[in-house]
Amino acid sequence: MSRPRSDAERNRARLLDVAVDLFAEHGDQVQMGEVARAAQVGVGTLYRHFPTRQALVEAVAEQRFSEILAFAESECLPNPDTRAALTCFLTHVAQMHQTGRGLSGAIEATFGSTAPRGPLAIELLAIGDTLIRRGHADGTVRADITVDDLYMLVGALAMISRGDVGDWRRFIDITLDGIAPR
Amino acid sequence: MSRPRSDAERNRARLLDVAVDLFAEHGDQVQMGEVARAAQVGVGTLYRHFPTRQALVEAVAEQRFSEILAFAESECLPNPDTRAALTCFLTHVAQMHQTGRGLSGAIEATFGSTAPRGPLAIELLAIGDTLIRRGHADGTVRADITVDDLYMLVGALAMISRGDVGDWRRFIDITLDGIAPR
DNA sequence: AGCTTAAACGGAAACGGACTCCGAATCAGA
DNA sequence: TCTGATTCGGAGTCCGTTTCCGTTTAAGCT
Repeated sequence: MSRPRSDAERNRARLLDVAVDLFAEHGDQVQMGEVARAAQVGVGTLYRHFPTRQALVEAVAEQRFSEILAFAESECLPNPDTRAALTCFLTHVAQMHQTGRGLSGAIEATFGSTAPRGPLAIELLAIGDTLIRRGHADGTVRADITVDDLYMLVGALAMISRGDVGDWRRFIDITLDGIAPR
Repeated sequence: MSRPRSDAERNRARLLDVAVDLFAEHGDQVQMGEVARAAQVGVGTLYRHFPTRQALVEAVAEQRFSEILAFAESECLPNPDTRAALTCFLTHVAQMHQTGRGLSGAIEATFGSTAPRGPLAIELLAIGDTLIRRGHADGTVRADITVDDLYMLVGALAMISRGDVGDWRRFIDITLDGIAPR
């Protein structure tokens, strides 16, 4: 268990960087070769760091989760109006999907799998939990609604905003009405 | 523009039949070769009838849409309680996705594309429209909700019930609350 | 600094699956 | 029954992912 070689670490970082950009721009139909070329690296190197296409996609998703997390913490949570905070959060998720389709496949992979959730996902859950609890307290959210419900809605929102299946702003409004007390 | 040869017609039907079953059982990762083999036909024949994988998937989806349609007309519409009718409809869609994952890719393809909607899809829209209107009339559905909203929810439901992203029954309840008047 | 070697690199080739092509087989009208 | 247009079949092409292995390089040791 020794430290990885420094060039390896740099290459990994550059690959991820480039992949995030490419996925954001061209959706997740980007080819492995392109990523390698853009990072000025052989395919072999790419595969050393991300043993499979899926792995790369997931790493990109992880990256973007962390962006969502940061945004939610700094921009949404502080808002004292819980409904507004939830809207802020969900809107950000949707926008992040509309630009940069690359995430969506991974969302599916992450939400759809029973795989052990990464630390980032756990933090995300924590934020959701905070929002839901606040909602319980101030009457924005019905008592029987849980974080799991929220993340089910997030998953749905992700799909919708990816595929132009209607207007996701309406989806947000409708579902927030749906979890509000009657 | 002459009638297709009878053997061609038979082959086409058998291919579609087999494809429906295979997709239902193994999800949409079934290979073209498998479908051809299962139908006792060469790949060439398969490609004659369905010029692309996507075309086959869509044809399968069309098939299943028609099942949904039939069920909705005979089992859901007659229910005088509009909310129950909507629940019936949405539940059926979800169940159809849970078993037989094959549909979901196609749902995405159909809902996500701006392609001209087939006649079946139009009929489905009509049913949705009927339900929404009834809801407007009897106070189950808020006045500003449209069929488009309903089908956005159907799309979302499809994704959710495919991927085990939470409990779709709750999703149905939440969204029906969301489109109800305050 | 030079030596050593485990680790990382690169990219040619293997692999896998969708799709094409065209000679062989088959249907249906005269 | 003959004929030729239509359909069939499946070997082959294409293209993207993944593997393999000889070459290169960072970094610890002397």
